Amino acid sequence: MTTRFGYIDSPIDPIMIVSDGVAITGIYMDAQKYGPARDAAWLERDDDLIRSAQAQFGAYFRGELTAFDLPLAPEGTPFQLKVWQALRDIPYGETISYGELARRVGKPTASRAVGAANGHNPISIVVPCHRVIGANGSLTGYGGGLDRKRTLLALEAETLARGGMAAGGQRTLAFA
Amino acid sequence: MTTRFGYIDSPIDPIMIVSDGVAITGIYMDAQKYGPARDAAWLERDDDLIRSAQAQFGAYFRGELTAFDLPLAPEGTPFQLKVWQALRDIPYGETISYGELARRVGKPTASRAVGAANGHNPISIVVPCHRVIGANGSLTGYGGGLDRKRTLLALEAETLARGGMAAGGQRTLAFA
DNA sequence: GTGATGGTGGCCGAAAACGGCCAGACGACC
DNA sequence: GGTCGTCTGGCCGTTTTCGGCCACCATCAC
Repeated sequence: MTTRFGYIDSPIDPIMIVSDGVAITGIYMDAQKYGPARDAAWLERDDDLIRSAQAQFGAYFRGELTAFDLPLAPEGTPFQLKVWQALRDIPYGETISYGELARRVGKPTASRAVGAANGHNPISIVVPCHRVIGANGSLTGYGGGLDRKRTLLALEAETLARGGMAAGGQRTLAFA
Repeated sequence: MTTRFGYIDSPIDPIMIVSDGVAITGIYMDAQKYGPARDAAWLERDDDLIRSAQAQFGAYFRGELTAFDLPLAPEGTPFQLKVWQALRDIPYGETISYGELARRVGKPTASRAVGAANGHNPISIVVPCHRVIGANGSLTGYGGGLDRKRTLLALEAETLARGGMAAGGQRTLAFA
């Protein structure tokens, strides 16, 4: 089972998609912290999965898609996997705090550890680590840089607004 | 249950004995690495246990005692406790290597970890961490200083020799 | 040859350092 | 009185660092 990868054009610079043929194992932005440990054996080649991801990302950035449908297979510690799973339950356009996320994984006092796990999320955007912010409303950090975090949140907020607030969740933040 | 302590006169400078009233929890030599974390609540006062230890140590240093009989209650991680237990099975006057000790606790490749645990032994002499030496015969280290390690081993060797080799174990080292 | 020496890489548990945090306390300031 | 900042202490999983080692190989002197 060889590893393959391709790129996505996007408003926030090219994004790399990595697939093991069965599921997406990584999605990395340019110059991302904790980026991929690229192996010489990886092939830059298309793949049904990669093509599907490219199409969905196109729609996402046009504001026409609010929920990805892709098989994912991130690798991490049990704790990290639990955190990343919890991330996937945050609805499009909503934000929660690190502390709230900690509560959702059953470790109410582990907000810092949750922050670290969040930062190591290997599947950007699809696993929406950008929807987690500080308890006081500040963005606090993002592997791909705060600018991109702000951009993504603005895109989601605007899409919701344009679509008539279809999702109806409270929006907890005004993006400056 | 208050903690008490007293001192032993010895050829290797005063030694501190700590008791919790039920068992010995520590025996420390002067200026020992990882020495006791002394608490202000400790009382410098006699104790049946402490008096008994003092008497046994007197006999030990005179070469009249080869096996201590004292209740012990060291505190440590599960791994450390296992190592310290294994130490107590090394007969008077014999020496083994760190690697051999590692094998005896069921972790044949953990010789370094065993060395560390050995070094943190809180009950000097009674738990005979001084009987563990390098695989090549060098003494390698001792919390109380190599000189004292050498002294203790020499004492035990000489006692055995004087007593007609009663214990009969092979002596693996000549002390320079 | 043979033995002594020295560097290297790998071993393993414990302790320390390191974050994409957060609640509470305190001043400074309108 | 609010209400921002900043600071402090405590939180917790992961990563890194650190030894009381040891087998292996290379080198060097005899």
